[in-house]
Amino acid sequence: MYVTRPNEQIENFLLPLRARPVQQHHLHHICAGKHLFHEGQTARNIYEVVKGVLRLTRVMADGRRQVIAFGYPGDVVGFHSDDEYHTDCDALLSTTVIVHSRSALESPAGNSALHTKLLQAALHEISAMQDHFLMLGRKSAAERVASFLLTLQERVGMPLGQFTQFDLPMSRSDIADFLGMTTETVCRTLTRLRKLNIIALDRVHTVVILKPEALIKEAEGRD
Amino acid sequence: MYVTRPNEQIENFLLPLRARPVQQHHLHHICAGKHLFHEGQTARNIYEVVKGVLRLTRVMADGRRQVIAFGYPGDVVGFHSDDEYHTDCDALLSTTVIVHSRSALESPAGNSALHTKLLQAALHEISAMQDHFLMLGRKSAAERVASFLLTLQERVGMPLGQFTQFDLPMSRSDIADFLGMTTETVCRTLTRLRKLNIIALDRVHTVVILKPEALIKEAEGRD
DNA sequence: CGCGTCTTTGAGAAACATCAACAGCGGTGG
DNA sequence: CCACCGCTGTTGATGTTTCTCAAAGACGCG
Repeated sequence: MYVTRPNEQIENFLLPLRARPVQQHHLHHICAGKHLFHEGQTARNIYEVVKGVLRLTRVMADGRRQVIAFGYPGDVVGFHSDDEYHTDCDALLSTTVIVHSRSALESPAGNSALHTKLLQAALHEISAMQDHFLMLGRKSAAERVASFLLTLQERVGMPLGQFTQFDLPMSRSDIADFLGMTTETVCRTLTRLRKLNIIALDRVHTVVILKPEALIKEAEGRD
Repeated sequence: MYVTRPNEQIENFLLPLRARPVQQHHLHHICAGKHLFHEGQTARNIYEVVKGVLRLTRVMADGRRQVIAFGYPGDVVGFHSDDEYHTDCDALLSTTVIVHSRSALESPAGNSALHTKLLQAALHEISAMQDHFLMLGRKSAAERVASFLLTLQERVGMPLGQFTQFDLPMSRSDIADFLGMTTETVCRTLTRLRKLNIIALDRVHTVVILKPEALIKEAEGRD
């Protein structure tokens, strides 16, 4: 958190085990449930998730909510075209981010490699959002939930015996608002997948994928 | 194309009729119905629409289609994070685009102003897509159609007496695939707006907005 | 003028939302 | 340690929106 190091030479001498002096990053920590930024707030930075999970949301005047994305480690959040953030961003878990000044994206001066990396992140974001358009516009409830689980499996799945397991740090209504449906439909769909022995649920927030191929079939709407 | 001008004074003298020496562009023309690029095709360029309208689409294995966006003059299309385009792109009307090498976005070397402009276009694209998420995930059919008409009015509306008029260069099924609904529902919704005297339709593809405030109410779901 | 394509309208079906009640779980205080 | 409380999640019954299927009408093009 914004520690300035008066003399890197000395620090490197004092910490010889750190083979290569890593670039100085502004790290920031967000406790679970706390906000990183709000919609409409003046945007000064973009953030790279290192640990934890962020939730990006947008709400309509009447309270309807859309979860734009979940920010997992490696994701960059906070892109903005004018001077304001366009979403709320809060932490589902205790989360650490690298703080990049918006100028790091806007201009390569200072750090060309970082500029390129952030630009690539933005372009990747565009293509991920295009995928999500198909999800929201054209897929059935069952396909959406199955696709969602497959994405998480790919992203954060851990081996558990012959199966894959991962946590759902978000609530059912977060999932619903991400997939454009209701919590009840998310539940029913998960229950159905559980009864088909395609997945198992452990204490509500842990998923075990039992039959990946069957889940892929569900995601593609094949029967 | 990165033309260096050895002496602007002289060029202005030699070409007195061209008030301000415009930057040299690669222009490309696409006839209505023709493709600019296909999904999966190797991506070498990004394109800035000058005239006409492009359609960006993505299709699922079983044929379900999502229109990702319509590219109007000023829009930039063809952003890609790896080496392939992620959508199909074809022209609804005879269309002219400026061809920018992907390196113009990826590196500021050669033309820093262009680099910045393309980057801003990418960032603007992200925020526009976030809006569309709310549309696809949370809005009713009536709200989607009304929002769509309002966006076009803003973008390409022409005064017609005290009203505003514009063309719909796309088919009803293009609109449906953009808004995540069926052509029939698009039709019924337009008919309803027409019967409420909120809009008028002239020969199917021309819209006149009669009551903008009422259309805004429709778009926000107020009654 | 005829033909094909796109649009519109209607009737019925399906998917999903809504409303309501209950269950599970964790936390707190007695 | 247990009982209670509140929140989240689950399940069921019903309602509504939208989709699907079908047919007729409009428009453009040759």
